[in-house]
Amino acid sequence: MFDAINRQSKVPYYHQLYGILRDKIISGAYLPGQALPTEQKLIEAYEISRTTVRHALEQLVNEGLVYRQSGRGTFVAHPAVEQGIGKITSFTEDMRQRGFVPGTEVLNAGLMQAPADIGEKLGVGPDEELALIMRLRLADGEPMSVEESHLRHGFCPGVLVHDYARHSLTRILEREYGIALVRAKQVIRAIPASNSLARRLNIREGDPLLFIERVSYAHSGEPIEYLRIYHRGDRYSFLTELGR
Amino acid sequence: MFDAINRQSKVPYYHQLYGILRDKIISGAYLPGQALPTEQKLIEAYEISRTTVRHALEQLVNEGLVYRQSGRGTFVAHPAVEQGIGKITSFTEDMRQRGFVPGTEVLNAGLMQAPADIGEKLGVGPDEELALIMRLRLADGEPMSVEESHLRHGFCPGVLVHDYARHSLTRILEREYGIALVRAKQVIRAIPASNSLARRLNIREGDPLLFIERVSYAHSGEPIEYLRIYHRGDRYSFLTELGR
DNA sequence: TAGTGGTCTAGACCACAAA
DNA sequence: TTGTGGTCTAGACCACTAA
Repeated sequence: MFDAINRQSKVPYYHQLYGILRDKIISGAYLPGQALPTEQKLIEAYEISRTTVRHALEQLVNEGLVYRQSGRGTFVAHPAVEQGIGKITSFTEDMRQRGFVPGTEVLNAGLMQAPADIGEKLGVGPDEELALIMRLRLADGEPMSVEESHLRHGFCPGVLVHDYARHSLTRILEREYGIALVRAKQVIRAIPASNSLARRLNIREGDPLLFIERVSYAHSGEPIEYLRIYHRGDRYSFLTELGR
Repeated sequence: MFDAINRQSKVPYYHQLYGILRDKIISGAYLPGQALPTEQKLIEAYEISRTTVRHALEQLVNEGLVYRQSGRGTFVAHPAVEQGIGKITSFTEDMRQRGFVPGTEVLNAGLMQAPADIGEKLGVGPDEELALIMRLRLADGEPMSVEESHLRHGFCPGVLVHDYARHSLTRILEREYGIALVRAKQVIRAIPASNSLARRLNIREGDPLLFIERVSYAHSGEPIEYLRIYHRGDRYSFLTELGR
């Protein structure tokens, strides 16, 4: 049986149990609406304490895989919400998941002083130096979106030397500068394509664009990147989850 | 001092401590980047156990208000992400938060058999009966969006008798049927306005719309509502957060 | 080395749901 | 009445950080 806690592993017991239960739910061993074993049963079956069992179950609740009812039990949630929605995803990953072959062209790259409006969104003064990277994103060779990334250069001096047609900006920030963008806030709008965007995206002026403004934050909550994405409305859609 | 745990209250200790710390962070008593008291200090100050302290801190971490570093301490996150984004909000609340006076006209209401496409999104058979409610939403008296709500009638028989120009659908589902829509998944697109939508929204045909398709789920994960919202692109924007 | 958060245990009392 | 999950305690050992 792999179905036991590995006491030698460095993986915490609660996380092991979480994985075991999650796999059983995903594989269909526990069906939606069905009750999971009670805490007491799990304690006995896996020979771990109640606290540890509850820690594992709590993670499952947070992910929406199960729900608990006081006095009744723990039940498998109906497969409502897919995994991985609402997570920060790179364009490349995103396109692959949608079954497209991703491509990138760098349109522009350089340093600039933060304009007032962007400075405000990043919560920085107008004197701060920003690195601007403009990219055209392709899916199956056809234009999908234009991205304008504004990075606080003080956090990643020299970012511009890399080749962003080939390498992921997110990965470079992590590997070269130890900056993980773990949270982001974004505003989504529908706007008409300007003449210049229409030409770049191979659509007509006035066609609908899905326009996303995103501010991304490091672990500490410090804003690092201000991103503008102009997606072709006829090709792109955005998935989200809501809660509570 | 209100700054202590009320042992008489029915509110759990960990939730009381959570509230105390959250208020101090929001009020600025603890500043971004600053360390919170250590677990040991909190244990002594509030005379509660470490488990309870950790439970409170965990909630703060989940909300992104603080972050913890093993061996270093617990720190106030920079005020990156506002509260309340990504929560399910009624149109009325949403508009009030944006400073508009909300209004509603019912365009249509009736029962129907689920068409194949909607049945698929709700994960139900084509025979299932749906209640359709079409509403025009106004902000400051000017059209903002058209909403088409499809409810599984078996879960809320007789929903259509209520006056949805005056009352919130969400509230009626909760109060009359005990159904809370706690999760939702949505797809957001930018599309051109059709002739009929353009007339209803008082815009021109082809103008960009922010089109949202939302499936909402009850606590158990069962899908209850399929919603289509056509927002005027020039008036509406959608906020989201991303994580990890 | 001292202090921090991360994990884990054993045990207790409670409110709630179902039979 | 019995069993469930929700809360709380006291104590332990560990890995990591910083001085």
